[in-house]
Amino acid sequence: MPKRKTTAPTIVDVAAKAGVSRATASRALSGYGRVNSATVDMVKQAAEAIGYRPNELARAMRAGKTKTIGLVIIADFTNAFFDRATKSIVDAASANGYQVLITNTDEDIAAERAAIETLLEKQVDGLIVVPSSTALNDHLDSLHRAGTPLVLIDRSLEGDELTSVTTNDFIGTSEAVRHAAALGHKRMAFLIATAGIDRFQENRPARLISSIENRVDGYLQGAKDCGIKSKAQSWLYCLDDPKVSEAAVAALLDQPKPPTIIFTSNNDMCLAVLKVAGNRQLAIGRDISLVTVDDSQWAAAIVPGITVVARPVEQLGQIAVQKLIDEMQHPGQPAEKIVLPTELIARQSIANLVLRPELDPDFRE
Amino acid sequence: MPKRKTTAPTIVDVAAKAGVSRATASRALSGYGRVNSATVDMVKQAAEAIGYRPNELARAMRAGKTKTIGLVIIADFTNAFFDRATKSIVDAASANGYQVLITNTDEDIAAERAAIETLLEKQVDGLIVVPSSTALNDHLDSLHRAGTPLVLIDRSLEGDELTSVTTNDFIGTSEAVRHAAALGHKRMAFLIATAGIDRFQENRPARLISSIENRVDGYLQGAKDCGIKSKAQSWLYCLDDPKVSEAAVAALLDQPKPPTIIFTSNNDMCLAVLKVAGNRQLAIGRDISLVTVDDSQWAAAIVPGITVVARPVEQLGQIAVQKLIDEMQHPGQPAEKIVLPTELIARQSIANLVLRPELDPDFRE
DNA sequence: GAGATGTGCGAGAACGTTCTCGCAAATCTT
DNA sequence: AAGATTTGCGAGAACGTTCTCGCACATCTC
Repeated sequence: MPKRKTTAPTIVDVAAKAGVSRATASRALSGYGRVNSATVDMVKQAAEAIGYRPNELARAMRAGKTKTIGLVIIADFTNAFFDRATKSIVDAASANGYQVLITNTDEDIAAERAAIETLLEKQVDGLIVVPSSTALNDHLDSLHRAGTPLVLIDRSLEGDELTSVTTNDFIGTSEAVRHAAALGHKRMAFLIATAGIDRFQENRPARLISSIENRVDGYLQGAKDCGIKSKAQSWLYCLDDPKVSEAAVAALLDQPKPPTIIFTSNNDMCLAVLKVAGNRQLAIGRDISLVTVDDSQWAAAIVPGITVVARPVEQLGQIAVQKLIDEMQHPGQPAEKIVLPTELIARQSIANLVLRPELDPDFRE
Repeated sequence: MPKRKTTAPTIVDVAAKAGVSRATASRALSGYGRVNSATVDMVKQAAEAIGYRPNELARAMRAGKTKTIGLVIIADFTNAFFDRATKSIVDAASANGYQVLITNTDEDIAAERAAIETLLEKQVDGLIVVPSSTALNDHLDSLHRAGTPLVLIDRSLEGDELTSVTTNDFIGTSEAVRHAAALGHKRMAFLIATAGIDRFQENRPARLISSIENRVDGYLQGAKDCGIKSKAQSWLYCLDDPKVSEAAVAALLDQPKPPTIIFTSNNDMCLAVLKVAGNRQLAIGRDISLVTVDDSQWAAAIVPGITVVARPVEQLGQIAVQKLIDEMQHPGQPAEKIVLPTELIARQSIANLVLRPELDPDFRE
């Protein structure tokens, strides 16, 4: 009876089978150093015969590289950032021979710190992070100082020397405002998804994450460019929660002079508008107009199609991986803040008040 | 000038700093064996002082466990399976002290094999797999025979002894058909997303993945239960591609006796119906009715809300992780085929032809 | 045909942990 | 107070690789 090995075959088993030393077997399989080509064939056959699978752990231990990158991300579905970014990062990494260890922080800074710590213990070669907070980023800074390859995505951090890949949401939203103004809209509202506040409020929170900040500033700039009077603008910072955001939409619509168009900072807020408008029998693109940041397949398919500021999320993920690999292979690259352009995709969710002035309640006055 | 260490501190650095041996430092930090409590404090302080971070690679090497699970999944966004499943798996794993290595196969069997091979080389403790194909699963079988903990999700495989977690799509779709019949629908069509076919076709492909097979069979069973004449049913197996699926929807609507309701097997197909209906100025829930498998936030928010067969994807992910951890910690568990119930969520996308018979073109005849 | 060069391969160390074993000192027994 | 037990700790092996070094033998050179 042949002895049954319970553990997986190692390179010593291959070496024994082929009748060579550990070192020669390694050379034959990994293709370095000097080996007789006949020996190479023998060893490869032996490896095949016993079902040898190299242990990447041991290899990584020796090499000091795991060929693994860590992804620290916020798993929100509705905005299709998580899934699109994750897929593009996984695919781009895989194409370069890297695997991805993924962790979710749910926008919690303590979870983010813990996740990074765990990933570093697992010896990832580099990190791609969606930072949860604008403040409290000493952990990211010290990571960078320690020389850990690191790329931020979606959000950048102020005044530091970290590489980031983001989208130009400032230009995106200001374009959207100009587009709406060109269609005759004069009273506008902005509904802004905001983490870490109670329900919804008009006051600008002390700290906004960079992407949201850019969207707000872009909106204000656009309104200013178009000469929208400040009394004709309203905005609401709102917790990213279905019930709260629906209440916020209701509050916007219940103003004495309600807006003719609502801008939303993400798809969660957009869906809240759709829902409340539906409940009130208000038709999108006629009774109330709507534009949001982030494209999606449903925004294109429904009637009316939703006009959106589209962000190149796949491209963002690919560039992040490429920059990270650059830094891992040639440490000491200068920090870069890469900003990708957005695209305004006009559909039918914004009423044309120039062609159809009767849709504007002010028209009767 | 103090010598600058360029590499990360290891446990020998801690030991040196604390003036003890490697073994004692390890015991103090990991809390096993006999150590003086005063020594423990000293060692912990030393570790803290030099910023020691344990190398999980070395630990895993020694222990033979990486505390990592591999996820082999198909990254499709629209159906919100990828993101919901991934998040729930990552979170459940994390709660149990496991990290997740993720790979995307894009429904390609060769990519699936390669991904599994890579994950095994990285010494994952177990695998969660969405199998790409019903046939050609020798690699999964041999994995199982080799004792690798393995759980299948979303799709099961026929006649084997692999643990799987799926949803009861047969009951889900048959319920949906009965619901539609109760609302007076007699002419129905089913649009079925199918991998590996050319464009769209009526003939049932030789091999369907289990989830799709269950949906088709559930549809047929429901129609039979309600006495829907087979001449009043139509179905189309369709490649999961926007243009092709829109053409398929057009083909269904252009039949001499078009259906009053279209069932779609996933959200991609559902969006195709929305789009074509929009182009043709057909109002959903009045001119054409619609029901799909898989709920989503937009399906609930738009007007009319889309009636759906909702699947408990988060629960599915959690159970898969739990089963996998069971098997990893106590090998030799019997294989289980867990089937979770679906839920029919009625909204407004199905016209009530009983109350409003004038909406049925047949009414005039 | 003797030194110079080249080829193929094995021995052993190293990566950073954990854990078994054994030894000395301290504490407990009666 | 002398043996028995407990306590604390260090030496060294092991996990599975890769890689440096050196040795023996074959081939070249003039």
